[in-house]
Amino acid sequence: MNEATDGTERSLKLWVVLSRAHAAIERHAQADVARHGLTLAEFGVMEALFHGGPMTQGEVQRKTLVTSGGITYLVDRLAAKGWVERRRCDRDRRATYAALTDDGQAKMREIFPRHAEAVQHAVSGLREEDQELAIRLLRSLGRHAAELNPRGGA
Amino acid sequence: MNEATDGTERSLKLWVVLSRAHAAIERHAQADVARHGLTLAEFGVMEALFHGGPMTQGEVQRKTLVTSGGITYLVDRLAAKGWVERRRCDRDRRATYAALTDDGQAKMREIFPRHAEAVQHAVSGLREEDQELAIRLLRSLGRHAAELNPRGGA
DNA sequence: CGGATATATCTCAGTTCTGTGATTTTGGAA
DNA sequence: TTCCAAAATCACAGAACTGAGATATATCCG
Repeated sequence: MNEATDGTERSLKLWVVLSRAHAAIERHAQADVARHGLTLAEFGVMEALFHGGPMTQGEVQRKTLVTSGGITYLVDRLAAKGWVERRRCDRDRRATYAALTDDGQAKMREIFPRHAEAVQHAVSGLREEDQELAIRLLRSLGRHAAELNPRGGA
Repeated sequence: MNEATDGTERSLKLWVVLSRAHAAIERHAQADVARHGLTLAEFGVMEALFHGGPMTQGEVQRKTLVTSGGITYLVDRLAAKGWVERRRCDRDRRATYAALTDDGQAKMREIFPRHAEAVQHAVSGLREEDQELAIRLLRSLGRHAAELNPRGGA
């Protein structure tokens, strides 16, 4: 077993444990938002607008990593539920703002704290310091992979 | 900003960077298997059979974290491509084995090394020691989250 | 101005699964 | 044996997007 093989195996192992950790935590997050009739992608849009205020759909797309067709679909669905609305953008008439309605704001104020608790519970397998460490490592890992990726940015 | 809030924010941050790192690396892995006309889920089934030998579809399901309906779909597709076949299971006649065909074996021997390289490249943002560290942290994180999860195991 | 190119969104067919429920078989209890 | 819960798979409907192309603006360059 030479060094290159070891490096390959370590890389594959890292990819596997990353996938499994992601899947396990995603199930918790998903189960939480499902109680309110939301998918994780829908919640992601709501959360972006909740914390970032009204923004163009393109900006929502960059924050949520969904395709343009997906944003149209998600905003349509959330608009049908009365939680998000489109507003025209006078500055650039190609663009459309998405914004939370009053109902959407109220809904997020209601469900966000519980969602945060669910996530906190899901990641409680690591102590505080290890969480900080994991954040630094994952940030590095993600940034580097995104830069290597033509679609990912940079 | 009290301690509980800090803990919540750290948890959410961890979930965000985990999601982004996962998505960024997944794109690399996906781009690689797509060159051979495979989805990541299909590749996951092939890989399980490549490294684990013939096994029941239920065992494949446990390894790949796909639903039972998904396994049927994936094995159907791979069988249509001639890379996987179903075999009857005499020990338990409710079950069906899935196994790589000779073509499937050859295909995996051809594409697996390159796939491993692609993953290695994607995770090269971390040095060896940090990869080892990340593996330990993510294993802990994933295991704990899976145990908390009614669907996840334990 | 006119044309070329880039950007923001939408449309829509198609892909990839998920989730529920039916079917078949097993193994144990009555 | 006969019944019954549990287990493995399959069938089917449909959810949740993706990706390519269409449309409407915007911007830049002669």
